[in-house]
This record gives sequence, structure tokens and C-alpha cells, in this order.
Amino acid sequence: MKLKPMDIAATASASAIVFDALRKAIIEGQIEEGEPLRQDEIARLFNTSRIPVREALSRLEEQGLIKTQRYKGAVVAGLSTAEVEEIFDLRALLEPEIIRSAVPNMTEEILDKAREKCEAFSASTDPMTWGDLNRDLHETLYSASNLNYFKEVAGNALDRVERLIRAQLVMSNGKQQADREHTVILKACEKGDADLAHTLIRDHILGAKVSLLDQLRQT
Amino acid sequence: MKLKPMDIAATASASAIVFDALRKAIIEGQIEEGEPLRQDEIARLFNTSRIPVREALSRLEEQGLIKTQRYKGAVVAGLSTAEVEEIFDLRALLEPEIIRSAVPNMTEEILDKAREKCEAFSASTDPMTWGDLNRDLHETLYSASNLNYFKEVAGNALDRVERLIRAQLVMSNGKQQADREHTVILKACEKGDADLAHTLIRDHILGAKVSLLDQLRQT
DNA sequence: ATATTGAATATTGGATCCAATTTGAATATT
DNA sequence: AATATTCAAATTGGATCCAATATTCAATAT
Repeated sequence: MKLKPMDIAATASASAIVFDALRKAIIEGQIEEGEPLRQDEIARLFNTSRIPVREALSRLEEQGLIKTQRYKGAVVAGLSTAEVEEIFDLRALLEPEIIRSAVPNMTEEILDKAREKCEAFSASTDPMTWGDLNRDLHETLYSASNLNYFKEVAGNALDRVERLIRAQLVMSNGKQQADREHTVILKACEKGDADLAHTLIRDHILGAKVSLLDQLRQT
Repeated sequence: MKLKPMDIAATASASAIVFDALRKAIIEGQIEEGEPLRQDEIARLFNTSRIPVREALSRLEEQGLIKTQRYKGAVVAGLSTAEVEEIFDLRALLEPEIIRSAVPNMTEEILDKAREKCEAFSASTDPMTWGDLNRDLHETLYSASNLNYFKEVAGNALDRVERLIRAQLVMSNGKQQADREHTVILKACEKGDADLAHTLIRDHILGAKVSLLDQLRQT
């Protein structure tokens, strides 16, 4: 008899499921900034008790995605423009290092996948999918790097501002700009020019920062 | 009658108290790497139920200080040398930016405090206090910066390796080296030379990294 | 002796219950 | 009318209880 091995211990707990779902909802902007998160309501939605919900909320607060006040509850965290700026600056420091360490490790397989994601992003006309596709592409490129801690920190930074990036991709011509930059970045990776990829990613992030801040100022 | 105002809403919840205590114990190396954290035992120690303990453990895991496995419990997170290296590299990217942004904001008051902390660190002969004093000095210098997110991320990075730094300060001649570097850094701040402080902090961290890794290799 | 099974114990995950606090509306007060 | 006051409902924090899983160790088979 032969069975495919499967790690049952890796099964998700209720609190992990709630955590992932809330994180996704916040990142995608389905829950608005400042909107309260009621333990009872969430527990009902997932057909569970408040205990796993509270653990999930504790984790989300530790990630900076929500703010809680004793006996008052949790709300989705808002960001000042100074905070947004800082988060982009941090990404602009870390992600170039990640891509530089990734380029030498890029297999043809990873490059293929990246080309595919790049295509998909470029081709998609549905703004609702842009956020996911964009993140997908970046994660594919970074998957060749073994700077796991850098990736973790950069990922959390992205989580905090992804809502805004999604909104911004829809408005203005952020999408076309991103398209162009993605193709040059990909080309640099294909050439194996790690330093070029480094500066391109840096510019990509800092460019997104200024156009996002511009837009925030207008509203 | 006059009473000092006091924000009762800011009173710590049981889970916050447990979190802080466990974090401190892990950072200070009072709980060894790999050592299991039993919910019941901790709850008894704090005279509370397991609920706040579990929330604290959730937070600690999100901070990367512990690892948990479903139904098996939590253990203090260990670090590979590659991870240690990466954490120091991240600090070496962020902390120089923090000090550079801090220098222009340094009041005489902050500089006084920093001189005081620097003295205290230099003068202390009790290795058990070095970790705290070292952190104290750095925090004082960084307090003039308003890069709060950078400080948060760098603080968490420091949390993960502080155990090792403490051990290393005791061994070898890490303490004297740190002493010397602290005085030059402080001098740069007094002169208002932000760029110099930037590179000094960078070297300070990267130097600590290589000597720590050297020592880890020996054991 | 070693390996396997099975039951007893320990530990974690989740549900339910109670206490502390906040919220909001109805009422009272000026 | 505007402001306090009171009090019930809503909400969160924590304790206790039960279920699911892991661990240990004795009993048994090979």
C-alpha cells in the first residue's frame, strides 16, 4: 500500500482561519479604516466562539493592522501620511536588497512564472484583481531570495499599505506606470543584472510613494 | 485637593502583563531557546487563567519570539546563524537611518541623558545590567527621531537577537569595543554630524555581527 | 529483548458562563 | 433647551468547563 504523506498537524486552527480571513479583508479594503471589529459578530460569521476570534485579533494588533482599546474593542488601523511615507521608505530599503539577492538564484522556471504573472497583470482589465496580481508578481521574483526575514518584514510593510495601493492603481494611470516598470525589472532579472534590478525596484517603490502621496493630498 | 491625573483606561490587562513579562524573560535569556512554555504553569505563576496566557502567546508568536505547534505547545524560538546574520543586516540598514534623522532633533536635554547613559554603561561592571544599559543608550539616541515605524521594526529585530548580544557582551572583549564605539557615536551626535553618526552606527552593528558570528562558530 | 498496542495522564483548543466596563437612550434637573 | 443622571443593553476581559490531541508508560506479542 502506498499513501501520499500528509501532515495533519499542519491543519489550520479556528483562530488561524479567522486571522487569515480578517487579514485578507483588511488588506483588500473590504473593511474600512476605523471600522470596528465586533468579536461576537465575527464569531457568528465563522460559526465559532469568541476565543479564537480574540486570539486572531491579538495577532492582528501585533501586526499593526488593527488598534484595540481595553473594553472598547478593535478598529482597523488608519495611517497618517507620515506613516505611509515611512512605510514606503522602509520598503524602498528592504525590497531592493531582496531582489538583488534573488537574481543570482533565478531559475528558468521562476523566470517563466514571473513572465506569466507579468503578462497576467498587464493583460487584466479588472481593477479588483490588480492588487493580487501585483503582489503575486513581486512574490514570484522574491521567491528566489533566501532573505526570509527581510521578506517577512517587507511583507508586513506591504500589508499595511496595500489597501491604499489598490485604490491608487485604480485611480490615475498607476496601472500603466506599474506595467512599464514591471517589464524593465523583469528584463534586468533575465539579464542577471542584480544591481540594475536593485535600483529599478527602488525607483519603482519610491515612484509609487510619491504618486500615492500626491493623490492622498488631493482628497 | 489636587490629584495627579492618571489614565485608568491605560491600565494593563492581564494578557498585556503576561506578554510583557514573557517577552522580557525571553529577551533576557531567562528562558532558554527551545524551552517549552506551558500555559497552565504560566497561568499559575501570574495567578490568572489560561485565556490571557494564550493571547500573550499568540502575540509572542506573531513577534517571532516563540514557535507553536497545534496541540503541542509553544517553545522559545531558536535562530540559525543565517537568521542571525540577516537580522543584523536588517538592523544595519534601518538604525543608521534612524540616527541620521535623530541628530538634527537632538536637544541638549537628550544629549545630556545620552551622556549619562553612556557613562553608566561604561562604568557598569555587572554583566547582567549591560544588556539593559546598552538598549537604554540606543533608545535615548533614537528618541529624537520620529521614524516610529523604523524604530518599531528595528526594535523587534533587536528583540530577536538580544539574548545573543547579552551573552556576547559578557564573553570576549565586546564590552570595551562597544564602549569605544559609543563614545565616538555620541561625539558625532554632539557635533551634529548626522552622516557620520549614520556610518558609525552602521559599523557598530556590522562589527557586532561579525564578532557574534565568530563566537557562535567557535561553540 | 524489542516492537507494538492500549489505556492513563497531560496539554492544548474551543465553548460557555460570569464580571467589569462602555454605550446610549430615557429621564430628571437647572 | 441644554446638561446631568440613571439605568438597561451591548461589549469586552477573564474563569471555568469540555473536547481533541499528544505523551507516557505498562501490558502484550513477536
